[in-house]
Amino acid sequence: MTMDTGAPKFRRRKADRPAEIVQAALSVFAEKGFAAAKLEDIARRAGVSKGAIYLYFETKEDIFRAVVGQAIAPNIGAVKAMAAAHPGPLAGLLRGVTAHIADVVSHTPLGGVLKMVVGEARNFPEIARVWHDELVSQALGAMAEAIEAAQARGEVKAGDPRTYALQLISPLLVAVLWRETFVPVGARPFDLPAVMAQHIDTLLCGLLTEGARE
Amino acid sequence: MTMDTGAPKFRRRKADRPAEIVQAALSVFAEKGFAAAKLEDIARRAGVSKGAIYLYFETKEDIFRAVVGQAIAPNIGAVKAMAAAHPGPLAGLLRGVTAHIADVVSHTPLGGVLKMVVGEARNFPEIARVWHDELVSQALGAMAEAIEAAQARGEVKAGDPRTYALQLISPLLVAVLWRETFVPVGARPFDLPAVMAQHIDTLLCGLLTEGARE
DNA sequence: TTTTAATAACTGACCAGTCATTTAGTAACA
DNA sequence: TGTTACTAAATGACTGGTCAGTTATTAAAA
Repeated sequence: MTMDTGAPKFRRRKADRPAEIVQAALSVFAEKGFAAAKLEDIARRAGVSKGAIYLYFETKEDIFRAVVGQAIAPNIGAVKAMAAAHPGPLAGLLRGVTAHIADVVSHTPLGGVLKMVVGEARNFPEIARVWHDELVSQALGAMAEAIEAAQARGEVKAGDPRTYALQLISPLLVAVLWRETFVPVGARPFDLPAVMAQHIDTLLCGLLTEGARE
Repeated sequence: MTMDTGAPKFRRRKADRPAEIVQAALSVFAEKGFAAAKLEDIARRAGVSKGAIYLYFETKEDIFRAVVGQAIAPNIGAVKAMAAAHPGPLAGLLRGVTAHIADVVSHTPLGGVLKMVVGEARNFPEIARVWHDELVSQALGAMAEAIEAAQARGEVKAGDPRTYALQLISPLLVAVLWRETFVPVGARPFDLPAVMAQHIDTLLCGLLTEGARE
């Protein structure tokens, strides 16, 4: 009955390691970018030696792919599903979708991953392609379709629906990049829910007062 | 009179070198990111040996700072000046400012630089700070002030003017990042002028048809 | 005892930055 | 005009450090 006073030097937890490593890698990649991220740092944050990483991943690129891929999976189809669930007036759908995205982006590291995808797109074109084909383009397309349907119902003005979808989500994305880029150096942050509430009001009803309409 | 048949191996052009190197560096940095960019590549694109770079710059970071700094200077104050030049109704100012930014972003590498600033902000906080303090925050502030003035005139609805400014420029930024990130892997591009024309119409007059207003 | 998760020391490639050498330009002189 | 002497721009082989990936070894589990 030797009391185990100190933490054991090793602990064998094969099943949990990959997820732990991916999570640690995410934080380091998001902070430094792919090239400047050191495997030693990732290992340290995962509470593991560098060698152990190579029991679960082939290369550094492999880890990067796992990080970016993991951030896609749970979001695929979410916007499509919401569009299907809101057949009624557009306003409800817009509020639902933006609230959902704002929530995801606030409570998960999706913002950091987005920054990585943008920053490393030229070095990893296949990652940019997967993100576009499976996530971004799908979500944008689903929104555009919903808007087009609303146009067919006579609810929404004429105009390019894909552009309307872009207008809708842009402030959200920029606010996230703002948070990642400028807030750490002292910029005033934006409050995501407040921004989106005002944005949707503006989109639906316009910026001008009744009197100032031409 | 010996005819000079081949290109000379060296050419001495001290005055032009720094600008040439900065331009070459911009294209390499924008493509690869700071860490993955090789000085050999920058040198090759500048038509110079690696050693020559060190006649004009101290370190790789120095070149990076020059690249990012160079992209700020000509834009400082532009938005402020436009705001001062448009005392009239807001619509004119919005069109002017967005057209100007769209033009700059289309015909200069500012988009690539923006991507770099976002991607390397954590590694070079002082660069992010300079960009924020001297360019981004100034421009946003100038727009917010103009909008606030319009609110005081009763021209614009109540609401946070800084958020309104964010709403205004976001689609522009996202469209640029879209171009840099997803268009190279096959995404449908956005037409900047068209996007901004529709965006301003939507902001001013709303997305909904008269009948669909609540 | 056998198996395998995990380590830590190690290796080899790569690359920022240096420096001895080469070449172009220039001016003084014949 | 051609020759020589000098300055400075430019080169490219080299170096030292860093880091992705490997391996010999150790310790926990079965």
